[in-house]
Amino acid sequence: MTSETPRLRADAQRNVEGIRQAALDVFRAHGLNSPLDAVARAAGVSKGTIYHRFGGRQGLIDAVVEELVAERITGIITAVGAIEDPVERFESYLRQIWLLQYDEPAANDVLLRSMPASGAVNALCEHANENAGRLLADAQATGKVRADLTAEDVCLLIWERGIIARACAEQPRDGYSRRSEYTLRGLRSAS
Amino acid sequence: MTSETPRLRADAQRNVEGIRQAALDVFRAHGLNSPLDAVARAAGVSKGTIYHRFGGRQGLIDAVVEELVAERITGIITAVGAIEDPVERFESYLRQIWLLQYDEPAANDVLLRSMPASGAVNALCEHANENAGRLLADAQATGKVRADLTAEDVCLLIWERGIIARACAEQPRDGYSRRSEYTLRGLRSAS
DNA sequence: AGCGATCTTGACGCATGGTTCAAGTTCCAC
DNA sequence: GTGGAACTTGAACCATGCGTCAAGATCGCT
Repeated sequence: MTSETPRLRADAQRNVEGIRQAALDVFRAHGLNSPLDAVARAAGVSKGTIYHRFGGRQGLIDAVVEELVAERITGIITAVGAIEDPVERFESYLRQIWLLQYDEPAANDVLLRSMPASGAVNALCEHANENAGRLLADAQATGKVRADLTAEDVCLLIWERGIIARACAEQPRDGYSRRSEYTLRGLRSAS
Repeated sequence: MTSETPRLRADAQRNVEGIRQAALDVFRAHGLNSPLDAVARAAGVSKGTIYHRFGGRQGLIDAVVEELVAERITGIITAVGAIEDPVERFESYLRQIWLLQYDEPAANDVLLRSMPASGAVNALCEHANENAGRLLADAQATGKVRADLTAEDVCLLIWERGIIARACAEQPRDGYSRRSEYTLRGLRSAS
């Protein structure tokens, strides 16, 4: 496990970096399914180079997903952790995840697992899901959130909102979150 | 306005009928965006014939949408009209429309207006939407349904569920309706 | 039966986007 | 500086699906 890297030539090194940056930009704007042509153009190289260096979309995603998305998700998890009221914490988490899905197509793609799954992507999802499970349990313990809601339901509700967010491109943001709020209300206990 | 039909040759007549039937089958199974090739193959003719006879997807849809979908939607409207309780009536309407969207891709496509809109399709949608508006108003009059819900919200909730239904192909039906139920709950007044 | 009008065919051109690879270019160690 | 390994290119191939049209097949009137 020592020096495993055969060391890239200087120009190749430069290209790898350029492609990574371009991928960050393009994926950020249009999601992880953007044409690789677009990434190549943005990086000033040709498609073939991406295949050489990253082995295709899959490898390229692996190379940027962390920097692209991880922070956004862990940021939400952290921020929400500071909220005292468990119900508020749970609902705030969903609200923020749902908005993230609207605002960042790439994060959405990750949460939807809509591309050939990679280790990095899966790890992120697992992490988010575990967290959601905990938040749910705490919220349910107060009796204010429906007891029949399962952790799987929560995942699928996130999945559903992601699907909608993806189709929402021309739909206004506040309509989207207005309707998210209705769904959220539906998760409360019938009092 | 007398005899407007220049009368088709017998073989053409036969083909028109065959294509209509094939379109009904294929659209029923895979939605209104099925490749026209598939319809042609099912009808035992070539693509070109569809273009000749119907002018393309648009015309073909116009020719079958009524038989394909109208009855399903008006059926729901009628069935639901017999329910006394306005809240029950409203909720039952949404439930049934949402299930229709899951069960029939073609009906879903119509409700989503996801293809080049035609007169027939639009008329159907308008009709459904007007009905939904009335049901909503009645339900709200009881005070049991959120007063801040608008007719437009209802349309968009139908749109959202349609988008989900479309992506749901491999998702189980009862999970879909389970989550529909959550959304429905969210439309009740906070009591 | 024959002829012209009607009808159908299927190959073509378009566009999108993934994936590959022979040929050409650039780097760098010597 | 130069030779050869490392690197890049871009055109070629794939597949999907729409829409068109010249050429050939069929119908049905006379």
